[in-house]
Amino acid sequence: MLNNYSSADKVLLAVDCIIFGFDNQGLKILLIKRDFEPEKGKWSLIGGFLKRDEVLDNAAIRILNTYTGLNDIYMEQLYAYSEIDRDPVERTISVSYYALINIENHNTELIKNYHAQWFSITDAPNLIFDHNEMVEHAIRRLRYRTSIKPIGFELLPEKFTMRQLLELYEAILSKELDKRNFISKINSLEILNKLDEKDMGSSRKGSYLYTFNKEKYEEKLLNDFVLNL
Amino acid sequence: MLNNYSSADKVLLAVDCIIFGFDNQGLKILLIKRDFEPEKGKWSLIGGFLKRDEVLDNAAIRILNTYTGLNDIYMEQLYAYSEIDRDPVERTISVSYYALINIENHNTELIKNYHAQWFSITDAPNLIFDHNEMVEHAIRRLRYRTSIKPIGFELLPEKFTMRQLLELYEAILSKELDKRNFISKINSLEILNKLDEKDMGSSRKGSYLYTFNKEKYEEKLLNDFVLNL
DNA sequence: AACTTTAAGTGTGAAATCTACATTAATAAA
DNA sequence: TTTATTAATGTAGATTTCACACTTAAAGTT
Repeated sequence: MLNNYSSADKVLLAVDCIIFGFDNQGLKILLIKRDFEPEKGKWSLIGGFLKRDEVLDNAAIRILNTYTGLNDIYMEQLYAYSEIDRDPVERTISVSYYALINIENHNTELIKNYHAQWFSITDAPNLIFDHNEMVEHAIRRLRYRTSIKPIGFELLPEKFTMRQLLELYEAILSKELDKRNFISKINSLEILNKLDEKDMGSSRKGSYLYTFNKEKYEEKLLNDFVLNL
Repeated sequence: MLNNYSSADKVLLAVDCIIFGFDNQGLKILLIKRDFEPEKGKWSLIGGFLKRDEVLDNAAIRILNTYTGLNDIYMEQLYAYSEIDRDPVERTISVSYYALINIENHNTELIKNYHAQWFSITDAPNLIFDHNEMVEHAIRRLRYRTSIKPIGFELLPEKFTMRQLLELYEAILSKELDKRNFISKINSLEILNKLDEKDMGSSRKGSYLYTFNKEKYEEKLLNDFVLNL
């Protein structure tokens, strides 16, 4: 009954984080090799337990910070997983979050200490519990998000080229995009600043660098835009 | 730490259901007048606690069934709410689900016994805790869902007219739709069966009745369709 | 200095989709 | 038979999407 605040059925609440990063090899996720039982030695998402005096969002932020040293990161709650035996030790419900980080920024010392490692989403190892399902779910959500928010920018460095942006979207959507159409669609959003600076790393000619214009982006969001790539 | 399966931080896990129904007055939600503390006498979503040996989806199904007598209903998990004091009695995390039901089908005896009542979404009373937020969230999700799945059919009787379908979508999206464009878009999906039967209730001429063609719909879903209304 | 190489940057026309819009048709009631 | 009511139906113009290829800039090579 509803009015029965019985403690008989209290459960442990975990938070698991799907941490996406992007570099010139493609879209990646950060995984950890567990050094404790159960499933010691197997790969897993990074996660932890919700504390009594903590909100889920903050648990996710804390966990991300513990393993990467990062703060102020885009995170979004995904789904609550509750299969009875999903964790063999004890009944645990897990709420998943996904994060998008600039892969260059994280604290490499930290992730080494925790035996964490980046894997391409196309050849990540098998994960413990229901973590594979969580990752698939997160990729679907990420794909959808790209069409209503330009969240891709979270995954790129401060200054980036059109090519990098294109390749990021190709990695997220796992399909090829037409370069010219992509650029004109992005430009029509008017949320980028074109810098005078060029990145000379990738070609003789050099390609212009862009930054993301947060103010214009916020304006756009009010008229809920859609980006069809 | 991750490897610490401590029971110190176990919490109560609630499930709250946003139950949508539709009739010729528009889109409605089912609310209950609480007859227990806290917040006795105030309006609330229907809900309950997750049991130790129960999956969240089943808890939602059980709760829906308790209050409406219905089974086999479309339900979808929405979000986990975890503000520290969202429930003043005890730390409780709530996972919300929304359900779409045919308003004619539910057990009216049951909802009377529970002091439950249908309210138009446009003039529902203020709700306890964070339930208002849950409802808003559910409406946003429902709007989005209509664009990628024709879930509106769950809210209509077995046989329905084009006008009913149109008005349902107008209620969900809370905007007027052009009748001719709507009908041709729906027809282009090819997921309806036009019956020979007419509904003579609403006009002299009578309007054809339709049923939803599940098989064709399943086919369509494979090529992930989008419906822009 | 000329030539080669590499990726960057740029525009158009055809096809598909979306939008706005008004008249005729069927039937019951008077 | 006339009237009243809602159902049913099509089109043309505007907009958006899509497919597609050549020129440009600059560094490297001879």
